[in-house]
Amino acid sequence: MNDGVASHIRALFERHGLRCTRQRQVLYEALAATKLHPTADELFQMVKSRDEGLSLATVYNTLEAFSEVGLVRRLACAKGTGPCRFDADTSDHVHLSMPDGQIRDVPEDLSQKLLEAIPPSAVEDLERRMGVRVGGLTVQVVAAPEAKVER
Amino acid sequence: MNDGVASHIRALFERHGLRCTRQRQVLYEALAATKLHPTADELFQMVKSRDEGLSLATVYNTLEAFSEVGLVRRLACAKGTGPCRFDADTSDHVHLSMPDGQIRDVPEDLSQKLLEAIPPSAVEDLERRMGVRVGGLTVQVVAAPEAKVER
DNA sequence: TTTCCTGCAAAAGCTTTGCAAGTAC
DNA sequence: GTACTTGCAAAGCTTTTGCAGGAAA
Repeated sequence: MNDGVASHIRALFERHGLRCTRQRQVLYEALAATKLHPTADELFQMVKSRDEGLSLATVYNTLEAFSEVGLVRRLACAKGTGPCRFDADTSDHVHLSMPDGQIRDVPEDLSQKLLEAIPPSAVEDLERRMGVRVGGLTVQVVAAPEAKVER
Repeated sequence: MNDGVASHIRALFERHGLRCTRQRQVLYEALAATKLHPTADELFQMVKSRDEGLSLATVYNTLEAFSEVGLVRRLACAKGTGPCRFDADTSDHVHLSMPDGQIRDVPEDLSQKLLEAIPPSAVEDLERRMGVRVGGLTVQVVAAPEAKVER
């Protein structure tokens, strides 16, 4: 029983070597549909009305499985402490971290402007000199905690 | 009793409105002396031989106090989960996150090359359009988890 | 002397894990 | 049928907190 399903999700999972379970579908759909970069628990709250009996542990396990195959991205919150957040948009884009721990997407054009500015030569230098392969580059803008009055 | 102390630390604390206690001195010195970006617990292990009776809770409280006044920086590890790390170097510089959770500094010249590439106009745009004041911009390079063989 | 800091222990918050039952393939 | 997933509960790890005693200013 798993047939009335948006078949692109099934295909997506298959392509990543993931079995297609009801819980995974619901969770992936919910995560892909929101721009809120929810925490595991927030996502759990969002879907538990739609899937009685779903367990928070499954949410964690599922998000871990998704992250492992690159289907979603784990976002560290800038504060360093607190729960981590998840994003089904795995394309390169810049995040804005709010003082309260929320994360927002920076608009596409600005995001691109920031990412394109990174000189590839510097990244190559870095790989050579530090003896690593660069898997990704994260640019995170941190909003100032002060009230947003003009100073 | 707090007089045989490197007076620059005392002055540093005073300038930031922090009382100068033995524990804070020891912790700040240890953090400033290492390039390892330790977690709270690692720092605790590093100093507890030098300060019997020091409590891990105090390490946390102290690092929190330091962070609040900008004396140290909290680093989120790129994995999203796991303990956070601390850095007494608050100047703008780029970090390299290793797959095992460690964090290394990117050499000064490369770091600068990356940071200088960020167009200030994009940041200003972002402030205007998202209605926030940008408190900081974090560039984090994530090393690929694969073995560092040449491909 | 007033206020803040420390240590301890306990609690809280986030995430992972063991296991038996269930499901996908 | 086999291997993987789920739900539950329990454990694990990281961080915070309450409080009484102690130290800094």
